[in-house]
Amino acid sequence: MATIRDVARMANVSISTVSLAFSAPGRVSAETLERVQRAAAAVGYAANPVAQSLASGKSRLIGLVVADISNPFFGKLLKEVERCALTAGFLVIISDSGGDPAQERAILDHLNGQRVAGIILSPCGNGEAYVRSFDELKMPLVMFDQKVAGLDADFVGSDNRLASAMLTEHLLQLGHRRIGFIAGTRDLFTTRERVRGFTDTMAASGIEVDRSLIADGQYDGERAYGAAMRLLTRPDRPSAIIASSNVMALATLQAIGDLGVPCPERISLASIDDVPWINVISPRLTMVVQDATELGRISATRLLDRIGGTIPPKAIGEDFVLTPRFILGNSSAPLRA
Amino acid sequence: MATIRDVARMANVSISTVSLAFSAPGRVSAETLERVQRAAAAVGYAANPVAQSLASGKSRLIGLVVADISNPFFGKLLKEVERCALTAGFLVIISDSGGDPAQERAILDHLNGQRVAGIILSPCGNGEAYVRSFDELKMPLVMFDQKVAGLDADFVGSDNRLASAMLTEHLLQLGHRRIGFIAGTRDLFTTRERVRGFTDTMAASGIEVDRSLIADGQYDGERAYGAAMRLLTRPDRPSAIIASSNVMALATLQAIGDLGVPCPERISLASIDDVPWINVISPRLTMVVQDATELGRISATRLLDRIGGTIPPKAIGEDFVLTPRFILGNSSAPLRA
DNA sequence: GTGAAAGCGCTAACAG
DNA sequence: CTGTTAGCGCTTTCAC
Repeated sequence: MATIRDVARMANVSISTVSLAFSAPGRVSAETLERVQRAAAAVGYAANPVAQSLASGKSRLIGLVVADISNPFFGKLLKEVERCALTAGFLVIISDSGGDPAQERAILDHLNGQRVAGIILSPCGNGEAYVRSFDELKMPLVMFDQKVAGLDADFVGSDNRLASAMLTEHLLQLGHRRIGFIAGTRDLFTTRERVRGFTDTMAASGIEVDRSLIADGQYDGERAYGAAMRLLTRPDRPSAIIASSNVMALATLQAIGDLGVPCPERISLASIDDVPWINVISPRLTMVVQDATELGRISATRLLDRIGGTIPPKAIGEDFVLTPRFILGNSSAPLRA
Repeated sequence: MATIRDVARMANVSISTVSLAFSAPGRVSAETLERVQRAAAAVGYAANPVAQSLASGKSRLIGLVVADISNPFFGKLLKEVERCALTAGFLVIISDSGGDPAQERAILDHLNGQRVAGIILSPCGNGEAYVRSFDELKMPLVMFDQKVAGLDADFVGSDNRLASAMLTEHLLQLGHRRIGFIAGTRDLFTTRERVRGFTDTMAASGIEVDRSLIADGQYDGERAYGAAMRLLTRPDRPSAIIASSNVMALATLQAIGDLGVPCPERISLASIDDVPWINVISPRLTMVVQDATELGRISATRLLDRIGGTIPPKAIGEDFVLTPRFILGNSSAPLRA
């Protein structure tokens, strides 16, 4: 592997000139630049990023930490982040925290050790100690999906409260009054917001929410299946259910199918977030979707701007909140007597 | 950030002793080891991987390159690879080649520059020049899914020919004779094998394959949709279709739905690979599935073994071929007159 | 068993 | 505009 020294020797300049020629072509005379480039090409020189990283304290690596890589929502986002990063000459280290703050911490430490230039994170923790643990991170941080109170960082996500509200409003207009809600992991930002959007909208319509109809699905397929089962087998079964994530919606749909409850005739279902194969799922889900690709694009460009210094490093974190889109399917129908 | 020097000073030893204490605890006296560890804890020392990497020429990073991260098949595999890697103290850099050899090359160069310890790759190229381009990679390489002729490296994948054969046999037994086949990207290993499994099985039953029934879906949803449409709207429409990937199967199912052809009554469909939530898709697909998690586990452990030296570095590449599993759904039914 | 010394390949003042 | 000089933090012989 050719080093900067080989190039310097070949071009009859010092190694610092070679370094400059690559990092700031403008600060080198045209002729020298030419010679250096020719020499570099001749010996097949490519800078060693590891050495650059050690000397400069910066790397061209960014970290992406999500709670579940195999969820297609994250998959789409990841793909876009990776695309943006690569375009800017960055590589992406991706990790799965499994929704466990301890695991997340371990990953963050690793990333920190690698001196990544920045991190995009879907945080899975909460509380004061959690927030404080971010103090030692010196690189730019962009949170997405989940927002952590008290943590000063950019946030990219969707209007979760609105998402729930749209679905609730839709079901109310269809005449439903007893609406079940399958909620995500307790204490998570998106969970709180989505539940809130639901209860607020109900309250605004003067309907008192039966708290026992808010079930705990923990953003997990199996849990959600159980929760849906319990909801569906109650004597006072709700006439409609809102599942507050794609995975939980599919689990609910499966429970509905397993019980043989006709949907939408006997039970209406509405979902937050979609899945790629929504078109071949029957009934077609009524849902509110986030644009995962766009979220990825915004997260990546924001982080890259922070890294590149386009944004003053100490600029306070900003929120980028996208409006989700309502899509009418045929899993929801007017309430029948 | 505490450095090795701080620890050395605090423990009253030289930095090389500190280095040794961590990399080869056995070569340091018990008492010294104790002191070093205590000092390290006191100053909060954590080795700088970048510096280690520069000095040793090795890193604790591995690369994973796939053709489409957002495909759930890769998602599951990725998740498992990441899990295995993290357990072994490695971080994984993941990239999406988009199935483009040029893009793949660029990524590989980047990875090479980062001195990753090893690479897991789903190769998307072919031919002599392609094979030669791997000569400059000095780190261990494990290929998965796609196999490249002439490239000496470990290979992890499924028996693709068998997968097709099982599906074909199944349809033949149901009485189907005119079977359409939606193939993947031309020249790819999996494509050739899957087509071959189909044609061989047909031939073995003495049925001549109508080559025009083998459509080109390029492992892509839109292409496959078009291909399926053409197949389905022919006057001499096949009575069954094998879609040779999950994405293409769903596209085909959608085409079937859009045309209103009753499945499985008028058209049988069988698929290679599954998708998550297959349970809520109707009709439930008859398919042959690969165990993506297991493929991930094997790929990761094999690579890690190569990196760790458990396997002689120059050991010739081995093949790890898993037998796929047949799952009967209700998208396939006996041929009707 | 432990330490001194020479790098790994590059960046970044600072002179000239 | 270009070269000199220090490192960045660690690994790795090679003596002692």
